[in-house]
Amino acid sequence: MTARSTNTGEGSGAQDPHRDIPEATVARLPVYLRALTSLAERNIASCSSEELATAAGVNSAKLRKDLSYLGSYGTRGVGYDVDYLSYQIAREIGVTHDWPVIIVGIGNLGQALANFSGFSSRGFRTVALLDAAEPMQGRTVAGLEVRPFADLAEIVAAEQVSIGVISVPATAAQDVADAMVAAGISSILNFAPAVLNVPPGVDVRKVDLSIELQILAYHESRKAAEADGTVDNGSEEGIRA
Amino acid sequence: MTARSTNTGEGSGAQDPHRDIPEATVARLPVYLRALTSLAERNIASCSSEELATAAGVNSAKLRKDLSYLGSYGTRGVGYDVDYLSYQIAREIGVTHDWPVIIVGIGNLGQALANFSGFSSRGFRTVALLDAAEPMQGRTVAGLEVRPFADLAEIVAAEQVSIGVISVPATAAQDVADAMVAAGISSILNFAPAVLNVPPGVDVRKVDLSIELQILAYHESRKAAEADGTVDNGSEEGIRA
DNA sequence: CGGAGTTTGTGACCGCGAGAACAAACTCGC
DNA sequence: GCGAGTTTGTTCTCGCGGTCACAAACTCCG
Repeated sequence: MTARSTNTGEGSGAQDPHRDIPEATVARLPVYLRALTSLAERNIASCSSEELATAAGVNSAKLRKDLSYLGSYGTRGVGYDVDYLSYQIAREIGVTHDWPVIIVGIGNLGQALANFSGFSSRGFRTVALLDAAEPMQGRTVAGLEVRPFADLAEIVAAEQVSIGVISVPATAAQDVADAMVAAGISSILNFAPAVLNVPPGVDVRKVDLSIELQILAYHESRKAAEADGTVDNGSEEGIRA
Repeated sequence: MTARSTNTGEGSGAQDPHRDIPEATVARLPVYLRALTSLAERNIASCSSEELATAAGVNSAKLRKDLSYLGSYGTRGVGYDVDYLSYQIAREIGVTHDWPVIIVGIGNLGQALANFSGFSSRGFRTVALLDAAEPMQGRTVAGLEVRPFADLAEIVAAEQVSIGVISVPATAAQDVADAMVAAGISSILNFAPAVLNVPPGVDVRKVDLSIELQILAYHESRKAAEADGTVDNGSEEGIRA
Protein backbone atom coordinates (compact mmCIF):
# COMPACT_ATOMS: atom_id res chain seq x y z
CA MET A 1 0.00 0.00 0.00
CA THR A 2 2.80 2.34 0.62
CA ALA A 3 3.58 4.09 -2.59
CA ARG A 4 7.16 4.22 -1.55
CA SER A 5 9.73 3.70 -4.17
CA THR A 6 12.02 0.93 -3.12
CA ASN A 7 15.09 2.25 -4.75
CA THR A 8 17.30 3.84 -2.15
CA GLY A 9 20.18 1.79 -3.35
CA GLU A 10 22.36 3.79 -1.08
CA GLY A 11 25.69 2.20 -0.61
CA SER A 12 24.19 0.16 2.16
CA GLY A 13 27.66 -1.04 2.80
CA ALA A 14 27.36 0.60 6.15
CA GLN A 15 27.84 -1.94 8.84
CA ASP A 16 24.72 -0.85 10.61
CA PRO A 17 23.55 -3.67 12.72
CA HIS A 18 20.07 -3.04 11.52
CA ARG A 19 18.59 -1.35 8.53
CA ASP A 20 15.65 -2.45 6.44
CA ILE A 21 13.07 -3.42 9.00
CA PRO A 22 10.28 -5.51 7.45
CA GLU A 23 7.06 -3.62 6.89
CA ALA A 24 5.05 -6.08 8.94
CA THR A 25 7.36 -5.47 11.86
CA VAL A 26 7.12 -1.71 11.49
CA ALA A 27 3.36 -2.00 11.76
CA ARG A 28 3.68 -3.84 15.06
CA LEU A 29 6.30 -1.67 16.73
CA PRO A 30 3.72 0.95 17.75
CA VAL A 31 1.68 -1.78 19.38
CA TYR A 32 4.68 -2.89 21.40
CA LEU A 33 5.40 0.68 22.33
CA ARG A 34 1.89 1.14 23.61
CA ALA A 35 2.06 -2.07 25.61
CA LEU A 36 5.35 -0.96 27.13
CA THR A 37 3.89 2.41 28.03
CA SER A 38 1.05 0.65 29.74
CA LEU A 39 3.48 -1.50 31.73
CA ALA A 40 5.53 1.54 32.70
CA GLU A 41 2.42 3.26 34.01
CA ARG A 42 1.91 0.31 36.29
CA ASN A 43 5.47 0.71 37.55
CA ILE A 44 6.64 -2.52 35.99
CA ALA A 45 10.35 -2.15 35.32
CA SER A 46 11.05 -5.24 33.27
CA CYS A 47 9.19 -7.94 31.44
CA SER A 48 9.73 -11.11 29.46
CA SER A 49 8.94 -11.50 25.80
CA GLU A 50 6.05 -13.71 26.81
CA GLU A 51 4.48 -11.03 28.99
CA LEU A 52 4.98 -8.29 26.47
CA ALA A 53 3.66 -10.49 23.67
CA THR A 54 0.52 -11.19 25.64
CA ALA A 55 0.01 -7.51 26.34
CA ALA A 56 0.46 -6.74 22.66
CA GLY A 57 -1.70 -9.61 21.49
CA VAL A 58 0.95 -11.40 19.44
CA ASN A 59 3.08 -14.53 19.50
CA SER A 60 6.18 -14.30 21.70
CA ALA A 61 8.44 -15.70 18.99
CA LYS A 62 7.20 -13.09 16.57
CA LEU A 63 7.77 -10.38 19.12
CA ARG A 64 11.35 -11.48 19.75
CA LYS A 65 12.06 -11.64 16.08
CA ASP A 66 10.58 -8.20 15.57
CA LEU A 67 12.69 -6.75 18.36
CA SER A 68 15.78 -8.47 17.04
CA TYR A 69 15.59 -6.30 13.95
CA LEU A 70 16.26 -3.30 16.15
CA GLY A 71 19.16 -4.90 17.93
CA SER A 72 19.75 -6.96 21.04
CA TYR A 73 18.08 -4.91 23.68
CA GLY A 74 17.07 -7.74 25.98
CA THR A 75 18.99 -9.82 28.45
CA ARG A 76 18.85 -13.59 28.17
CA GLY A 77 17.54 -15.25 31.22
CA VAL A 78 16.02 -11.97 32.39
CA GLY A 79 13.90 -10.18 29.81
CA TYR A 80 13.58 -6.58 28.67
CA ASP A 81 13.95 -3.38 30.62
CA VAL A 82 10.70 -1.54 29.99
CA ASP A 83 12.04 2.01 29.86
CA TYR A 84 15.09 1.09 27.85
CA LEU A 85 13.13 -0.89 25.28
CA SER A 86 10.50 1.83 25.07
CA TYR A 87 13.13 4.35 24.21
CA GLN A 88 14.76 2.14 21.61
CA ILE A 89 11.47 1.50 19.86
CA ALA A 90 10.49 5.14 20.00
CA ARG A 91 13.86 6.06 18.55
CA GLU A 92 13.51 3.53 15.77
CA ILE A 93 10.04 4.76 14.87
CA GLY A 94 11.22 8.31 15.13
CA VAL A 95 8.83 9.58 17.76
CA THR A 96 11.37 10.70 20.31
CA HIS A 97 10.42 14.17 19.23
CA ASP A 98 6.98 15.37 18.16
CA TRP A 99 5.96 15.52 14.52
CA PRO A 100 3.86 18.47 13.39
CA VAL A 101 0.64 17.38 11.71
CA ILE A 102 -2.05 19.24 9.84
CA ILE A 103 -5.63 18.11 9.38
CA VAL A 104 -7.56 19.09 6.27
CA GLY A 105 -11.31 18.74 6.41
CA ILE A 106 -12.87 19.74 9.71
CA GLY A 107 -16.18 17.97 9.43
CA ASN A 108 -17.42 15.51 12.00
CA LEU A 109 -14.46 13.23 11.58
CA GLY A 110 -11.91 16.02 11.35
CA GLN A 111 -13.17 17.51 14.60
CA ALA A 112 -12.97 14.14 16.27
CA LEU A 113 -9.41 13.73 15.07
CA ALA A 114 -8.49 17.21 16.24
CA ASN A 115 -9.80 16.38 19.68
CA PHE A 116 -8.19 12.96 19.79
CA SER A 117 -5.73 12.97 22.63
CA GLY A 118 -3.88 9.96 21.29
CA PHE A 119 -2.22 12.10 18.69
CA SER A 120 -0.61 14.53 21.05
CA SER A 121 0.39 11.89 23.55
CA ARG A 122 2.16 9.64 21.10
CA GLY A 123 4.62 11.75 19.21
CA PHE A 124 2.42 14.10 17.22
CA ARG A 125 1.30 17.68 17.52
CA THR A 126 -1.57 19.08 15.52
CA VAL A 127 -0.38 22.46 14.32
CA ALA A 128 -3.23 23.50 12.07
CA LEU A 129 -6.76 22.70 11.01
CA LEU A 130 -7.85 23.60 7.50
CA ASP A 131 -11.19 23.61 5.75
CA ALA A 132 -12.35 24.97 2.44
CA ALA A 133 -15.88 25.74 3.59
CA GLU A 134 -16.45 29.34 4.56
CA PRO A 135 -18.68 28.65 7.54
CA MET A 136 -16.00 26.63 9.27
CA GLN A 137 -13.24 29.15 8.96
CA GLY A 138 -12.47 31.16 12.01
CA ARG A 139 -14.20 28.74 14.31
CA THR A 140 -12.12 27.22 17.04
CA VAL A 141 -11.86 23.45 17.31
CA ALA A 142 -9.77 21.74 19.94
CA GLY A 143 -8.13 25.02 20.75
CA LEU A 144 -7.07 25.71 17.19
CA GLU A 145 -8.55 28.16 14.77
CA VAL A 146 -9.81 26.64 11.54
CA ARG A 147 -7.97 28.27 8.69
CA PRO A 148 -8.71 28.46 4.97
CA PHE A 149 -7.48 25.64 2.79
CA ALA A 150 -5.59 28.18 0.72
CA ASP A 151 -3.17 28.69 3.59
CA LEU A 152 -1.92 25.13 3.25
CA ALA A 153 1.41 25.81 1.55
CA GLU A 154 2.22 28.68 3.85
CA ILE A 155 1.56 26.68 6.99
CA VAL A 156 3.44 23.63 5.78
CA ALA A 157 6.47 25.74 5.01
CA ALA A 158 6.34 27.71 8.23
CA GLU A 159 5.86 24.73 10.51
CA GLN A 160 7.99 22.24 8.63
CA VAL A 161 5.04 19.88 8.34
CA SER A 162 5.66 16.58 6.59
CA ILE A 163 2.57 14.63 7.68
CA GLY A 164 -0.95 15.50 6.60
CA VAL A 165 -4.32 14.04 7.49
CA ILE A 166 -7.15 14.08 4.95
CA SER A 167 -10.68 13.95 6.31
CA VAL A 168 -12.63 15.51 3.47
CA PRO A 169 -15.33 13.94 1.29
CA ALA A 170 -14.08 11.44 -1.27
CA THR A 171 -14.63 13.77 -4.18
CA ALA A 172 -12.20 16.33 -2.79
CA ALA A 173 -9.56 13.93 -1.53
CA GLN A 174 -7.38 13.80 -4.62
CA ASP A 175 -7.27 17.58 -4.91
CA VAL A 176 -6.26 17.90 -1.28
CA ALA A 177 -3.60 15.25 -1.73
CA ASP A 178 -2.21 17.03 -4.76
CA ALA A 179 -2.06 20.29 -2.86
CA MET A 180 -0.37 18.61 0.09
CA VAL A 181 2.26 17.03 -2.13
CA ALA A 182 2.83 20.33 -3.89
CA ALA A 183 3.28 22.01 -0.53
CA GLY A 184 5.96 19.51 0.43
CA ILE A 185 4.11 16.97 2.53
CA SER A 186 5.46 13.48 2.04
CA SER A 187 3.28 11.34 4.29
CA ILE A 188 -0.50 11.27 4.12
CA LEU A 189 -3.06 9.59 6.32
CA ASN A 190 -6.22 9.34 4.26
CA PHE A 191 -9.65 8.88 5.79
CA ALA A 192 -11.55 9.63 2.61
CA PRO A 193 -12.97 6.58 0.84
CA ALA A 194 -10.99 7.19 -2.33
CA VAL A 195 -7.86 5.89 -3.99
CA LEU A 196 -5.16 8.52 -3.90
CA ASN A 197 -2.65 8.94 -6.66
CA VAL A 198 0.65 10.31 -5.42
CA PRO A 199 4.16 10.51 -6.84
CA PRO A 200 6.90 8.14 -5.73
CA GLY A 201 8.47 9.05 -2.43
CA VAL A 202 5.16 9.99 -0.87
CA ASP A 203 3.68 7.53 1.59
CA VAL A 204 -0.04 7.09 1.88
CA ARG A 205 -1.86 5.07 4.46
CA LYS A 206 -5.60 4.77 4.28
CA VAL A 207 -8.19 4.22 6.94
CA ASP A 208 -11.49 3.24 5.44
CA LEU A 209 -14.31 2.63 7.86
CA SER A 210 -16.76 1.04 5.48
CA ILE A 211 -14.12 -1.32 4.12
CA GLU A 212 -13.38 -2.53 7.62
CA LEU A 213 -17.06 -3.14 8.21
CA GLN A 214 -17.42 -4.95 4.92
CA ILE A 215 -14.58 -7.27 5.80
CA LEU A 216 -16.37 -8.06 9.03
CA ALA A 217 -19.58 -8.57 7.12
CA TYR A 218 -17.89 -11.11 4.87
CA HIS A 219 -16.76 -13.21 7.78
CA GLU A 220 -20.11 -12.75 9.44
CA SER A 221 -21.85 -14.07 6.35
CA ARG A 222 -19.66 -17.12 6.36
CA LYS A 223 -20.36 -17.75 10.00
CA ALA A 224 -24.08 -17.49 9.40
CA ALA A 225 -23.91 -19.82 6.42
CA GLU A 226 -21.96 -22.34 8.39
CA ALA A 227 -24.27 -22.21 11.35
CA ASP A 228 -27.19 -22.70 9.04
CA GLY A 229 -26.70 -25.95 7.33
CA THR A 230 -23.54 -26.30 5.42
CA VAL A 231 -21.44 -27.70 8.20
CA ASP A 232 -18.31 -28.50 6.34
CA ASN A 233 -15.87 -29.36 9.01
CA GLY A 234 -17.65 -29.08 12.27
CA SER A 235 -14.39 -28.57 14.09
CA GLU A 236 -13.65 -25.27 15.61
CA GLU A 237 -12.23 -23.63 12.54
CA GLY A 238 -11.67 -20.70 14.84
CA ILE A 239 -11.03 -17.64 12.81
CA ARG A 240 -8.23 -16.18 14.75
CA ALA A 241 -8.76 -14.96 18.25
CA MET B 1 -8.21 -24.86 -7.69
CA THR B 2 -11.03 -27.00 -9.00
CA ALA B 3 -13.74 -24.58 -9.76
CA ARG B 4 -16.03 -27.55 -9.85
CA SER B 5 -17.63 -27.60 -6.50
CA THR B 6 -17.47 -30.93 -4.83
CA ASN B 7 -21.05 -30.35 -4.03
CA THR B 8 -20.92 -29.82 -0.29
CA GLY B 9 -24.63 -30.23 -0.39
CA GLU B 10 -26.61 -27.04 -0.55
CA GLY B 11 -27.23 -26.40 -4.17
CA SER B 12 -30.28 -24.33 -3.49
CA GLY B 13 -30.40 -20.88 -4.91
CA ALA B 14 -26.88 -19.84 -4.24
CA GLN B 15 -24.92 -19.63 -7.40
CA ASP B 16 -21.55 -21.05 -6.73
CA PRO B 17 -20.42 -21.10 -3.17
CA HIS B 18 -16.69 -21.13 -3.55
CA ARG B 19 -15.04 -21.55 -0.24
CA ASP B 20 -11.79 -20.24 1.10
CA ILE B 21 -11.20 -16.82 -0.40
CA PRO B 22 -7.76 -15.56 0.70
CA GLU B 23 -7.86 -12.93 3.39
CA ALA B 24 -5.84 -10.50 1.30
CA THR B 25 -8.42 -10.78 -1.44
CA VAL B 26 -11.30 -10.25 0.96
CA ALA B 27 -9.68 -7.02 2.06
CA ARG B 28 -9.58 -5.78 -1.51
CA LEU B 29 -13.08 -6.76 -2.61
CA PRO B 30 -14.65 -3.72 -0.95
CA VAL B 31 -12.21 -1.51 -2.84
CA TYR B 32 -13.26 -3.07 -6.11
CA LEU B 33 -16.88 -2.68 -5.16
CA ARG B 34 -16.39 1.01 -4.49
CA ALA B 35 -14.57 1.50 -7.78
CA LEU B 36 -17.39 -0.28 -9.60
CA THR B 37 -19.98 1.89 -7.89
CA SER B 38 -18.06 4.93 -9.00
CA LEU B 39 -18.03 3.66 -12.59
CA ALA B 40 -21.73 2.92 -12.48
CA GLU B 41 -22.45 6.44 -11.30
CA ARG B 42 -20.71 7.68 -14.40
CA ASN B 43 -22.94 5.45 -16.51
CA ILE B 44 -20.11 3.17 -17.54
CA ALA B 45 -21.62 -0.21 -18.29
CA SER B 46 -18.54 -2.33 -18.70
CA CYS B 47 -14.82 -2.15 -18.07
CA SER B 48 -11.63 -4.10 -18.53
CA SER B 49 -9.55 -5.47 -15.70
CA GLU B 50 -6.98 -2.84 -16.54
CA GLU B 51 -9.44 0.03 -16.09
CA LEU B 52 -10.90 -1.36 -12.92
CA ALA B 53 -7.47 -2.07 -11.52
CA THR B 54 -6.41 1.51 -12.14
CA ALA B 55 -9.55 2.82 -10.47
CA ALA B 56 -8.91 0.58 -7.49
CA GLY B 57 -5.22 1.34 -7.32
CA VAL B 58 -3.98 -2.21 -7.81
CA ASN B 59 -2.25 -4.36 -10.38
CA SER B 60 -4.51 -5.76 -13.10
CA ALA B 61 -3.15 -9.27 -12.72
CA LYS B 62 -3.87 -9.17 -9.03
CA LEU B 63 -7.37 -7.92 -9.68
CA ARG B 64 -8.11 -10.71 -12.14
CA LYS B 65 -6.76 -13.26 -9.74
CA ASP B 66 -8.88 -11.86 -6.94
CA LEU B 67 -12.01 -11.93 -9.05
CA SER B 68 -11.29 -15.45 -10.19
CA TYR B 69 -11.82 -16.64 -6.65
CA LEU B 70 -15.44 -15.60 -6.93
CA GLY B 71 -15.99 -17.29 -10.26
CA SER B 72 -15.73 -16.40 -13.92
CA TYR B 73 -17.81 -13.29 -14.13
CA GLY B 74 -15.94 -11.62 -16.97
CA THR B 75 -15.98 -12.18 -20.70
CA ARG B 76 -12.69 -12.73 -22.47
CA GLY B 77 -12.00 -10.23 -25.15
CA VAL B 78 -14.60 -7.90 -23.62
CA GLY B 79 -14.20 -7.26 -19.93
CA TYR B 80 -16.59 -7.11 -17.01
CA ASP B 81 -20.17 -5.91 -16.86
CA VAL B 82 -20.16 -3.28 -14.13
CA ASP B 83 -23.57 -3.96 -12.63
CA TYR B 84 -23.24 -7.71 -12.81
CA LEU B 85 -19.81 -7.74 -11.22
CA SER B 86 -20.92 -5.29 -8.55
CA TYR B 87 -23.73 -7.57 -7.58
CA GLN B 88 -21.50 -10.63 -7.49
CA ILE B 89 -18.97 -8.94 -5.24
CA ALA B 90 -21.67 -7.54 -2.99
CA ARG B 91 -23.17 -10.98 -2.74
CA GLU B 92 -19.86 -12.56 -1.91
CA ILE B 93 -19.15 -9.98 0.79
CA GLY B 94 -22.65 -10.32 2.06
CA VAL B 95 -23.82 -6.75 1.70
CA THR B 96 -26.76 -7.33 -0.60
CA HIS B 97 -28.84 -6.63 2.44
CA ASP B 98 -28.09 -4.18 5.22
CA TRP B 99 -26.38 -5.26 8.41
CA PRO B 100 -27.57 -3.71 11.64
CA VAL B 101 -24.75 -2.07 13.59
CA ILE B 102 -24.53 -0.57 17.04
CA ILE B 103 -22.01 2.02 18.18
CA VAL B 104 -20.86 2.11 21.78
CA GLY B 105 -19.17 5.27 22.97
CA ILE B 106 -20.66 8.45 21.62
CA GLY B 107 -17.80 10.83 22.17
CA ASN B 108 -16.26 12.88 19.42
CA LEU B 109 -15.37 9.86 17.35
CA GLY B 110 -18.59 8.03 18.02
CA GLN B 111 -20.61 11.01 16.87
CA ALA B 112 -18.54 11.27 13.74
CA LEU B 113 -19.13 7.59 13.04
CA ALA B 114 -22.84 7.93 13.66
CA ASN B 115 -22.98 10.76 11.15
CA PHE B 116 -20.78 9.00 8.62
CA SER B 117 -22.88 8.47 5.52
CA GLY B 118 -20.56 5.78 4.21
CA PHE B 119 -21.97 3.31 6.65
CA SER B 120 -25.56 3.58 5.57
CA SER B 121 -24.73 3.71 1.89
CA ARG B 122 -22.59 0.61 1.83
CA GLY B 123 -24.57 -2.15 3.41
CA PHE B 124 -24.87 -1.06 7.01
CA ARG B 125 -27.54 0.53 9.15
CA THR B 126 -26.81 2.06 12.52
CA VAL B 127 -29.61 0.88 14.75
CA ALA B 128 -28.50 2.20 18.11
CA LEU B 129 -26.04 4.47 19.86
CA LEU B 130 -24.99 3.63 23.39
CA ASP B 131 -23.01 5.49 26.00
CA ALA B 132 -22.39 4.87 29.67
CA ALA B 133 -22.12 8.54 30.57
CA GLU B 134 -25.27 10.04 31.99
CA PRO B 135 -25.01 13.41 30.27
CA MET B 136 -25.05 11.81 26.84
CA GLN B 137 -28.09 9.67 27.36
CA GLY B 138 -31.26 10.94 25.84
CA ARG B 139 -29.46 13.28 23.50
CA THR B 140 -30.08 12.80 19.83
CA VAL B 141 -27.16 12.20 17.51
CA ALA B 142 -27.56 11.61 13.80
CA GLY B 143 -31.25 11.12 14.30
CA LEU B 144 -30.85 8.46 16.94
CA GLU B 145 -31.36 8.74 20.64
CA VAL B 146 -28.34 7.86 22.75
CA ARG B 147 -29.31 5.03 25.03
CA PRO B 148 -27.71 3.70 28.20
CA PHE B 149 -25.00 1.10 27.88
CA ALA B 150 -27.04 -1.22 30.04
CA ASP B 151 -29.52 -1.64 27.20
CA LEU B 152 -26.91 -3.37 25.07
CA ALA B 153 -28.10 -6.94 25.41
CA GLU B 154 -31.71 -6.00 24.91
CA ILE B 155 -31.01 -4.06 21.72
CA VAL B 156 -28.73 -6.70 20.29
CA ALA B 157 -31.36 -9.33 20.81
CA ALA B 158 -34.22 -7.24 19.49
CA GLU B 159 -32.46 -6.04 16.37
CA GLN B 160 -30.44 -9.17 15.64
CA VAL B 161 -27.24 -7.19 15.74
CA SER B 162 -24.04 -9.10 15.05
CA ILE B 163 -21.65 -6.21 14.40
CA GLY B 164 -20.59 -3.73 17.03
CA VAL B 165 -18.38 -0.65 16.91
CA ILE B 166 -16.32 0.36 19.93
CA SER B 167 -15.38 4.01 20.22
CA VAL B 168 -14.81 4.35 23.94
CA PRO B 169 -11.58 5.21 25.79
CA ALA B 170 -8.98 2.45 25.88
CA THR B 171 -9.58 1.70 29.52
CA ALA B 172 -13.20 0.76 28.91
CA ALA B 173 -12.72 -1.10 25.64
CA GLN B 174 -12.26 -4.60 27.04
CA ASP B 175 -15.34 -4.31 29.24
CA VAL B 176 -17.42 -3.16 26.30
CA ALA B 177 -16.06 -5.99 24.17
CA ASP B 178 -16.91 -8.52 26.85
CA ALA B 179 -20.43 -7.18 27.11
CA MET B 180 -20.82 -7.26 23.35
CA VAL B 181 -19.68 -10.85 23.15
CA ALA B 182 -21.96 -11.81 26.02
CA ALA B 183 -24.85 -10.16 24.20
CA GLY B 184 -24.19 -12.22 21.11
CA ILE B 185 -22.17 -9.92 18.91
CA SER B 186 -19.59 -11.79 16.88
CA SER B 187 -17.85 -9.05 14.90
CA ILE B 188 -16.24 -6.01 16.45
CA LEU B 189 -14.71 -2.94 14.91
CA ASN B 190 -12.47 -1.43 17.56
CA PHE B 191 -11.34 2.17 17.49
CA ALA B 192 -9.98 2.16 21.01
CA PRO B 193 -6.20 1.96 21.27
CA ALA B 194 -6.22 -1.29 23.19
CA VAL B 195 -5.72 -4.98 22.52
CA LEU B 196 -9.01 -6.81 22.82
CA ASN B 197 -9.26 -10.31 24.14
CA VAL B 198 -12.18 -12.20 22.65
CA PRO B 199 -13.16 -15.85 22.46
CA PRO B 200 -12.70 -17.90 19.27
CA GLY B 201 -15.35 -17.29 16.69
CA VAL B 202 -15.46 -13.57 17.33
CA ASP B 203 -13.77 -11.37 14.73
CA VAL B 204 -12.07 -8.17 15.73
CA ARG B 205 -10.69 -5.55 13.41
CA LYS B 206 -8.93 -2.58 14.86
CA VAL B 207 -8.49 0.92 13.56
CA ASP B 208 -5.79 2.72 15.44
CA LEU B 209 -5.11 6.28 14.42
CA SER B 210 -1.90 6.82 16.33
CA ILE B 211 -0.45 3.57 15.04
CA GLU B 212 -1.08 4.66 11.48
CA LEU B 213 0.63 7.95 12.16
CA GLN B 214 3.57 6.23 13.80
CA ILE B 215 4.05 4.01 10.78
CA LEU B 216 4.14 7.12 8.64
CA ALA B 217 6.58 8.69 11.06
CA TYR B 218 8.89 5.75 10.73
CA HIS B 219 9.08 6.09 6.98
CA GLU B 220 9.36 9.82 7.31
CA SER B 221 12.32 9.43 9.62
CA ARG B 222 14.02 7.21 7.12
CA LYS B 223 13.41 9.68 4.35
CA ALA B 224 14.84 12.49 6.43
CA ALA B 225 17.88 10.46 7.44
CA GLU B 226 18.47 9.51 3.86
CA ALA B 227 18.23 13.07 2.66
CA ASP B 228 20.67 14.08 5.31
CA GLY B 229 23.03 11.35 4.46
CA THR B 230 23.50 10.85 8.13
CA VAL B 231 22.69 7.42 9.28
CA ASP B 232 22.47 8.46 12.87
CA ASN B 233 22.10 5.06 14.30
CA GLY B 234 24.37 4.14 17.06
CA SER B 235 26.23 6.03 19.65
CA GLU B 236 22.93 6.91 21.14
CA GLU B 237 24.39 6.18 24.51
CA GLY B 238 22.15 3.78 26.28
CA ILE B 239 20.19 5.08 29.15
CA ARG B 240 20.45 1.85 30.87
CA ALA B 241 20.69 2.09 34.61
C1' DC C 1 32.86 -22.44 40.92
C1' DG C 2 29.66 -25.24 38.46
C1' DG C 3 25.24 -26.93 37.27
C1' DA C 4 20.33 -26.12 36.80
C1' DG C 5 16.86 -23.11 35.24
C1' DT C 6 15.30 -19.34 32.39
C1' DT C 7 14.87 -16.39 28.55
C1' DT C 8 16.63 -14.20 24.42
C1' DG C 9 18.12 -14.29 19.67
C1' DT C 10 18.20 -16.76 15.39
C1' DG C 11 18.34 -20.39 11.90
C1' DA C 12 15.19 -23.53 9.34
C1' DC C 13 11.00 -24.47 7.36
C1' DC C 14 6.60 -23.68 5.32
C1' DG C 15 2.67 -21.38 3.39
C1' DC C 16 0.54 -17.26 1.54
C1' DG C 17 0.52 -13.70 -1.68
C1' DA C 18 2.44 -10.75 -5.55
C1' DG C 19 3.80 -10.53 -10.17
C1' DA C 20 4.84 -12.18 -14.85
C1' DA C 21 3.72 -14.90 -18.61
C1' DC C 22 0.73 -17.61 -21.31
C1' DA C 23 -3.21 -20.34 -22.95
C1' DA C 24 -8.25 -20.02 -23.56
C1' DA C 25 -12.11 -17.67 -25.23
C1' DC C 26 -14.60 -13.99 -27.13
C1' DT C 27 -15.44 -10.08 -30.76
C1' DC C 28 -14.80 -7.86 -35.02
C1' DG C 29 -13.87 -7.22 -39.86
C1' DC C 30 -13.89 -9.12 -44.29
C1' DG D 1 -16.64 -18.69 -41.92
C1' DC D 2 -12.13 -17.45 -40.55
C1' DG D 3 -8.16 -15.03 -39.07
C1' DA D 4 -6.55 -11.11 -36.29
C1' DG D 5 -6.90 -8.69 -32.16
C1' DT D 6 -8.23 -8.33 -27.41
C1' DT D 7 -8.95 -9.60 -22.71
C1' DT D 8 -9.80 -12.98 -19.16
C1' DG D 9 -8.44 -16.86 -16.22
C1' DT D 10 -4.70 -19.66 -14.68
C1' DT D 11 -0.11 -21.49 -13.92
C1' DC D 12 4.45 -20.81 -12.34
C1' DT D 13 7.91 -18.78 -9.69
C1' DC D 14 9.80 -16.11 -6.08
C1' DG D 15 10.13 -13.54 -1.87
C1' DC D 16 8.11 -12.06 2.48
C1' DG D 17 6.30 -13.30 6.83
C1' DG D 18 4.87 -16.54 10.58
C1' DT D 19 6.03 -20.44 13.46
C1' DC D 20 8.95 -23.87 15.55
C1' DA D 21 12.79 -25.30 17.76
C1' DC D 22 17.22 -24.76 19.65
C1' DA D 23 21.74 -22.81 20.81
C1' DA D 24 23.64 -18.90 23.38
C1' DA D 25 23.83 -16.31 27.42
C1' DC D 26 22.50 -14.78 31.82
C1' DT D 27 21.02 -15.62 36.91
C1' DC D 28 20.62 -18.22 40.95
C1' DC D 29 21.87 -21.46 44.31
C1' DG D 30 24.50 -24.79 46.68
